[in-house]
Amino acid sequence: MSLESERARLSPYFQFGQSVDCVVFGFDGIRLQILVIERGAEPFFGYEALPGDLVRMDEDIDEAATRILHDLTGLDNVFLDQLKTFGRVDRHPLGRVVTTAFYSLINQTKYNPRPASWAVKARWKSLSDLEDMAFDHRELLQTALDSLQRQVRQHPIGFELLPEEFTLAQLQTLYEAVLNTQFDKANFRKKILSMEVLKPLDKTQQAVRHRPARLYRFDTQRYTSLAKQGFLFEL
Amino acid sequence: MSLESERARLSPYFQFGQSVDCVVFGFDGIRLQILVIERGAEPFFGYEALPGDLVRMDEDIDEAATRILHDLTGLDNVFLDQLKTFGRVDRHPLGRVVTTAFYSLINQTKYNPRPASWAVKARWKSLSDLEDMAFDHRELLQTALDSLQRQVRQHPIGFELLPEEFTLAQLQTLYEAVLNTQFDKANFRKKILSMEVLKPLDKTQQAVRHRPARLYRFDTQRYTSLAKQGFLFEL
DNA sequence: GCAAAAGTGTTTGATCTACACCCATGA
DNA sequence: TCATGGGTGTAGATCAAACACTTTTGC
Repeated sequence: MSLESERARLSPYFQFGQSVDCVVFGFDGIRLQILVIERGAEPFFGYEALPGDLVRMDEDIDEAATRILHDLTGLDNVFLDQLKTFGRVDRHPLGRVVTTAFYSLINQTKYNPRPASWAVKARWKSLSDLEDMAFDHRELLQTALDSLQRQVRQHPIGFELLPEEFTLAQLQTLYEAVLNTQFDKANFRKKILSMEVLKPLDKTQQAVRHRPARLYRFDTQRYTSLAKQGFLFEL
Repeated sequence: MSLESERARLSPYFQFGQSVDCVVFGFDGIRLQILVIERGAEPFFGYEALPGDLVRMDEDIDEAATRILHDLTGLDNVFLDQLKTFGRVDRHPLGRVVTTAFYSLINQTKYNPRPASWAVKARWKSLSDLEDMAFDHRELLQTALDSLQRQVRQHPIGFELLPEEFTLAQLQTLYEAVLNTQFDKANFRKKILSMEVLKPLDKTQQAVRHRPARLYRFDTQRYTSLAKQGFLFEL
């Protein structure tokens, strides 16, 4: 069978739409948050939704994710990871749309949501404040959360959520929020410091009414070189 | 904007094909293997490929994976997990086809590959014996392998690759093959037995010219109830 | 000095590693 | 009785949890 006859035979299968949705996590210092938009078009007009869009015919899926995240946040070079693809037949009222979910962690202090191309403002929401969401976005979100909880314990991705300079207490609070647990302060510091991937700075917190904490910075170079030697970040 | 006008506006985006490819791992007692087919149609006629097919317009993606795996192997109720979606623009010569890769572990002793609908026999291949593969299937395979190595250490999925009744040495050999390492025999048994998810049988190996080993069976019920209490399978 | 959070040290028990050794079977 | 792999015990090192304690700052 020739290429051309195959193309003809298979053409009825080529009617899928492909979209990308981004679950963007942030951290306000206390609680884990995600970025949502309010939809300005049908279907689900007015509902809260994950930022996402249809992939163009001439665009890689990963590129589309980067483009959409950039359109929305203005940020480049953020950690962006593919999560899972959702393909229920009836998940989109407009036709057969398969969506691939991505997730990303960004530093909230660096980013103020700004009006995006669809003229609806993106905003941060704590997980507990979310109402109904468009499409199956609730499900995507839950999957992202599960994935984040798994990932954050094995990879040094939590740092993406913090300012570049942070205290160990902030780091601990972050981990406690993401994993929904409590850690012993002494043991947490010992563990994280023993990995030697934090660079202690000669700076401390300012304007706190107690002993100011030392600031640290994640040492990307050091981590990369350790990782090459087989070092595994854990917990 | 109405639903109808939105549908019209977006119709040029609905020309994707969606396919599913399955990476099916097996274990011959010594080496890890995967199931491949020889393609009987263009493009890539005659090449080795992962078993896969286009998803029908009225079919969920997960269902499609199950259907395809069933068509090929005759097996139902196998562990089948979504891996990742590959959407490079030029990955398929026939048009824009996005593929979602799944992986599965099956017990080779229970399954003989049989002729499938495309009249080309599926067969087992050791990883090292693979030549060029169709499409980007090499890349899918590598991703599956990485995922298997991660998964097998945290979930009791290795058992899917063994006969229902197996010896601890077989289990150890399997883990060594998958993870490409060596374990200390004494420590491996202690660890695995301390989890109490193996049911020791009153049976031993037959017809071996040394002390016969006890047979074990994975205790699914026990594992499920332990998992509910927060038990984590590890290594 | 007091409150509040930063930061450290020690004890105890669990777990991991390495390695030596015994056991059961077929030939 | 020997070869072969099955199966066990233990000493030492390493790691983790719990908790008490000291330090530094603002007020």
